[in-house]
Amino acid sequence: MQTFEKLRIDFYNREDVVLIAKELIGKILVSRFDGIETNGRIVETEAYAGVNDRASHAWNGRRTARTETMYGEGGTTYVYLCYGLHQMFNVVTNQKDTPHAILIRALEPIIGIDVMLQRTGKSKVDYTLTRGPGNVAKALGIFTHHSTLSLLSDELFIAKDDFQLSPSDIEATKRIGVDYAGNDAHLPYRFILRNNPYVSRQKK
DNA sequence: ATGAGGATTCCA
DNA sequence: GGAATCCTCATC
Repeated sequence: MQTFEKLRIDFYNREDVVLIAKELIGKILVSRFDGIETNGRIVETEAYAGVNDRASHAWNGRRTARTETMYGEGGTTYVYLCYGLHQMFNVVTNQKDTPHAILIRALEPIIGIDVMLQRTGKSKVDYTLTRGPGNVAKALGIFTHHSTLSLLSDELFIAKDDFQLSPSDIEATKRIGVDYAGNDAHLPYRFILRNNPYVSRQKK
């Protein structure tokens, strides 16, 4: 019998955001806005490790209206606008006052592909449908007004199923687009499902 | 009040 | 390689 189980608060509340980012590979991200379900398997994530991580919006304790949700409880969302047009969907982890977050960078779409096509304005299904963080949010209908939402809700959550993967199926690399972060730009905080065609390409 | 820049994407 | 596009945040 196929299992499909929503992840609970104790998955998100843990201290090691890098481990959680790794464990999110293979899980299923589900949105059910207005009763319309879309979902996909997570194949690429990036950990942002809070106040000591130069690449994080919370680096050095930076705390603003936009990033406030990262300082809240784990198991919530942080969604922000990038370049004025792309919604970036993040999972907030750890406890209150520890601003850890994980950017979901790519999915392998499973349910609701026709809806994803409508939302993204694409005319045909290809690997770019849910490749890259901007496309992930667009395909699942996630916008900045969904920031601070609980991932224990029925509208937006992450689930595990029977999907099996071995440790060697997951590869760690440096994060994308964080060259401004000095030495922290080289940290192996990006995780991908090896050889999955939906994974975005590492820039050189 | 102002302006620089961004955890990106798409097209030429 | 370059534009799109606009909010956020540090600084003035």
